[in-house]
Amino acid sequence: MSDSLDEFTEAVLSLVEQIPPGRVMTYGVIAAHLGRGGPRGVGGVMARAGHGVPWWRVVRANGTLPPHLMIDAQEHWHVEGVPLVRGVVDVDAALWEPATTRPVGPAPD
DNA sequence: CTCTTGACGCCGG
DNA sequence: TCCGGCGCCAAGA
Repeated sequence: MSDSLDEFTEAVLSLVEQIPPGRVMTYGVIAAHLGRGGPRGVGGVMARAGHGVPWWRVVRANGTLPPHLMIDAQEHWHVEGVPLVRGVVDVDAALWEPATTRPVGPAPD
């Protein structure tokens, strides 16, 4: 494919695509798992190439998003059944982490 | 190479 | 609760 994307961009988008419906990840958590970039770096990638990924599953640490995105995001959240609190994502409950070396074990969910 | 901006996060007042 | 400041990293001018 158009491998015009940098490794950092690939890592971010790849991780975002792995987020299951009904769950979300924060910029900080994603950056922490990547081990680099930082929350600002992740946000930059999303704004630049986050069009082909479930961007609505990526929210701020407070479970909110910019106004213009909140509109569409709320639709997806409602459809996917994301735990909401007062209209915003309940990060404390919806936060999801990528399954690491876990062929079998206590489902964190 | 420097400065500014941004889909961020945390802390203090 | 709202507002400002600082740190963080990446991209554009």
